Amino acid sequence: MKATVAANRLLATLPQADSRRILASCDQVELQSHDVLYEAGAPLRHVYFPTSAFISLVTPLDACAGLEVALVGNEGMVGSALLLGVAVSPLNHLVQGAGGALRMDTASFKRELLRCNALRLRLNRYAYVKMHQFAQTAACTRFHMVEARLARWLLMTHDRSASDVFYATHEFLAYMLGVRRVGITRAATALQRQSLIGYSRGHITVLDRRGLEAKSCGCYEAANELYERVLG
Amino acid sequence: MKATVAANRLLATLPQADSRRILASCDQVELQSHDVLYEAGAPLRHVYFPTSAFISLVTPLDACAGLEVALVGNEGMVGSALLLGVAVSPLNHLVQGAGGALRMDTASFKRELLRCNALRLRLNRYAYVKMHQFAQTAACTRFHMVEARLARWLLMTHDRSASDVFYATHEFLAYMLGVRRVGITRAATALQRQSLIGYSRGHITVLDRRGLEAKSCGCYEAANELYERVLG
DNA sequence: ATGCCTCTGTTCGCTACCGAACATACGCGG
DNA sequence: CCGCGTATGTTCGGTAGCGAACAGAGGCAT
Repeated sequence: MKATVAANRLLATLPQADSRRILASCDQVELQSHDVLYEAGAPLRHVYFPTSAFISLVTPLDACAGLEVALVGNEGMVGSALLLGVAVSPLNHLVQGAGGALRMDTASFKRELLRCNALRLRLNRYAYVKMHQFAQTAACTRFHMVEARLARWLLMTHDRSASDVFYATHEFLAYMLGVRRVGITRAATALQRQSLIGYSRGHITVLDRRGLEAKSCGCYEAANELYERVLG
Repeated sequence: MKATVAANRLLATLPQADSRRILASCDQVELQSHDVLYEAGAPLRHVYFPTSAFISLVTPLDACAGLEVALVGNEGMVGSALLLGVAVSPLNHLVQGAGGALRMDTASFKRELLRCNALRLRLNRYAYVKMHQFAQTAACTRFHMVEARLARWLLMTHDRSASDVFYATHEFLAYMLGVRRVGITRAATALQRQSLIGYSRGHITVLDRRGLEAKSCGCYEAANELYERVLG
């Protein structure tokens, strides 16, 4: 199966001449779960436009703890620091869901930014959305209960995942949400008891999206609305 | 006293021809404490380059709660959403410290962005810094104790304030940090007992910066370092 | 089948912070 | 200098989540 730019929502709406040229300067790559795309502080060599993969952005803290501040799938891109003129990101970029992505080297990316207004405008707007996702995440993390935040995470992942089943252990989820594993176990058990999800040994199945939406905090919907308003 | 562009660190380093022209298209305004520059969701009519004023960016949540995600003084600007092509900000912008700012209407701002590469590059980098301040704040808010976060807030405010004394009640600080007033009272009392600060009825005095730095979490230093690395 | 490793479930005591309520104390305007 | 409003200090019981430790339980390799 040959991916096209249409598989990434940021690229899908570009004028055809542009999108063809951009696609030509991209490599199509397969990302594996738990690949680290960028280590925080390391130089960015490529940008990625996920098509079916999705990637967690994790802000490091105190050498061991960390917190996921955004999840990027085919609605976004990874490496927007370059757009703002800095070739380093202070976030860890961790492949969450295996799948395809379009990869472009930084030189080509810079060239396209100069050449293609439509691309630049659209990516700027995406940077805006991501920026405010970060802010929203800060407040959500502060005020909302683990169960609601877990529901939100599951929904976000479900949106970016091809299927109703995906892989994530409690340990991993705990790291993403910045809580203990036990906290996740409790919350997940509660969601399972209500038949909203099923899981076994890391294989999570979304059984009832509506139910999850009801359990999730408003941040899920708010983030989607912001995206749609700005980029939809 | 006539303000010059040099009073704002983003504008200070521009080529002289540019800075003169930019200054000419700015109004010099005095901002009062507790002025609301933008309500979340309202259209942005101006951007502001604080010279001596400073401004809190507060992300709203659930209609009543909120959380400060950044503090902007003469090292920054307010209204960077426009830079990214969106004329609305989802954050509340609240004047924290009274003082001067250079105000530019959105049309002039857009014109200058197109005209002046140096400005655009510099503001892009500033947007990058702010973006990652948001991410950092998310993690800090999640993991660090109230006392450390209060120390950090005091240091950030001190940096942006002309004097060692500034005004903020416990109630207000509680809102900014997303905790109860009692939590602030406890933390502030502790800091005062150690002679790091003094205060009475909202008038906070920084007595021992070094001591505060020691009490504060690493996020204070990390944020400053990021700024210096990218814009210094 | 056996054994091992990973993932999940549960328990314990503990801490930081919550929500509410009430007590004091400073300082300004009359 | 009196009174009132606002700011600060303290207390109470309650809860979400922490750190650590341990007990089952599914799946994979031999």
